[in-house]
Amino acid sequence: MTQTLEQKINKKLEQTFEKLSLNPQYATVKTSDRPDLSDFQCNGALALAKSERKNPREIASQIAAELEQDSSFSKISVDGPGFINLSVSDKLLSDVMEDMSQDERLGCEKTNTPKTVVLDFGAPNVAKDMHVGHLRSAVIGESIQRLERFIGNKVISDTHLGDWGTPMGMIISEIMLAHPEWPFFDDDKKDGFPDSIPYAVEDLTEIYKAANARCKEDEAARQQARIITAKFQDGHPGYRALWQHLRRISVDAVKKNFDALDVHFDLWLGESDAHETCYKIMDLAQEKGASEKDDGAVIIRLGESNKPKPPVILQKTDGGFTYHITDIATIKMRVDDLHADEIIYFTDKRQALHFEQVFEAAEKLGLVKDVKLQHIGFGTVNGPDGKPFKTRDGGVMKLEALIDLSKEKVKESVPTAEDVAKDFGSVEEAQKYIDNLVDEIAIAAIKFQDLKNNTASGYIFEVDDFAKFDGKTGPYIQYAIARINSIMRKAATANIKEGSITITTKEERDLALKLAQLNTIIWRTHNDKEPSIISDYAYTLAQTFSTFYNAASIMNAESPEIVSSRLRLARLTRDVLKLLLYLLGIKAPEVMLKK
RNA sequence: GCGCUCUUAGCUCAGCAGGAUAGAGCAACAGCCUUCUAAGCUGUGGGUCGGGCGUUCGAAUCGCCCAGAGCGCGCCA
Repeated sequence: MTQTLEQKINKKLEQTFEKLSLNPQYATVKTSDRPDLSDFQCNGALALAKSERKNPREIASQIAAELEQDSSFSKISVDGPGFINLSVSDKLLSDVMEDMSQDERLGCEKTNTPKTVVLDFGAPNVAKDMHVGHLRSAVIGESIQRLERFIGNKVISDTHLGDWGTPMGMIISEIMLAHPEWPFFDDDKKDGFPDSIPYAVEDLTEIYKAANARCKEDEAARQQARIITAKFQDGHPGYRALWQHLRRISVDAVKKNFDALDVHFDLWLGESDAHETCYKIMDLAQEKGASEKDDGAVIIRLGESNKPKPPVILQKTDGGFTYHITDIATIKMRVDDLHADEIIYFTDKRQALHFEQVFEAAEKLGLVKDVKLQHIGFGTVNGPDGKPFKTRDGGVMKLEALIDLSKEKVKESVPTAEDVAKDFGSVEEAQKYIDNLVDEIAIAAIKFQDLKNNTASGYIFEVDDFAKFDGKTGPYIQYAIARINSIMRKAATANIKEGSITITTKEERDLALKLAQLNTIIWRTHNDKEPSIISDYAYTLAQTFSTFYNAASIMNAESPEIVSSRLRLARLTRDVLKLLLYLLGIKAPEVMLKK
């Protein structure tokens, strides 16, 4: 494994600190806040000054003097209260670039301690449309999935389908009202149920809405839904058979949505799959003396006695299981069957308390020894009023509608198949490429718009923003890649090869320094589970490249050596950008056709 | 009532394991296509970091108080 630039510098600093008998814990640099003064800065002297009871500038000067011996640094200075400013030599920088450009992982480290990580995201519900709110979970989860795999962890992703609670009973009940004659509702019938039902997913969402409205108004309907839910969960053959159809129809529709977003899961399990294990949890809780009966429900008390938390309700008064126990049972299954070392949930942060409760209960039941549980709560997608987004008519905007909207916008700036037919041999081929291109750009716009925001904070959903391609957007980065691809094709045609990197201009140097940050960025994203770190870096890297691209010609540089050097730098930039987009779950088109 | 989160440029957001001149994008304004894709580049203007107090050599960043906004709190998931 080759060392990254920052690691090399830190190593040198550590040695220097040790030589001066200073605590090497402070021997770290970061990218300089003052690029006009230096490439990197070390604030260690300031931190040390306190414990050593010395003047920070004195310590800094000592360190600086030691570092002067090293030809790797082109400039060393002590500034302000005791910052050590370091600039690296062009030689060191170009060496690091060479290493990166030759490494298939582009100089990124793999983990030394691979873990099995279960990711729980997406969480669509049976018979409910996917809306913009599902976007965040899916997009963030997919990004972390790709990142964790990239750094060498074993990842198992699971949608955790909402397919079990009272809503199921409500829908079954509603269908029964419409078609009481259907064999599913014959309590005595055990098998031989119809192979299909005449509903599409749109029908199911309508039925659910109707059921929801009915139960809201009518106590009798609510009661009926509860009874049916209980019978259904208890294994009523007809209800179960009908439910299987509902589930399948919904999953098919959901899969289409996720495929469109290039989001993929290893497992399509749901709340229903945890049902049997819930009984085990009930037994376990009793054995451990963790549960108790309260007002007819079975609960686990949480928190310190002086600072109690709301309890976890395992079983309701009517005997039904709650989503608390389903989640606890699911943890048990993930640990026992999947051997999870880590389970990470991506949901709306309004569920933060729920997960705190579930995690604490799992802990009490001894289910998670050496297992790390983490809830990544993200902010809601809000409308201009600051409240969770609704369309003008008060409904939620469907995910499909959003994607179509973005595609329509992309089409406006893409040429027609006829216009470019000659480049593709035929109109059909051209159309195929364009359709795919529109898709990739639209999805990039949507995903980047979401991923550029901090996970924890919500954001104001502006429909127009998802169809904008200027500035800090996904298409901007795709565009930078496409321009490099174009240069590569030209170079190949002219039979010009890339060659060793020499730094000759400020723009080359800035680009190289930016590229050198890759590994640090990847690991910070991993530690924080924060894809916006990658999206931000990808954007600034693309920006740095664009500046470089505009400042001097690559193909028409002063000498063949510089052409080769810049080609390599450009190719490396493209590879890094492609990797970054991949980690964000975004595709990079080879050519960006434009009107 | 208890608890959690947020408040930074006209708008949308970064920055927050304290550090040197608070950054982007959009919008506005002024430039740049006979030269590698202008979905681009260069430049200009724009901020008492919600308010106050404190800790510190140093606070947008840490602590306390206040104001405003959002969210969550035993049988919905």
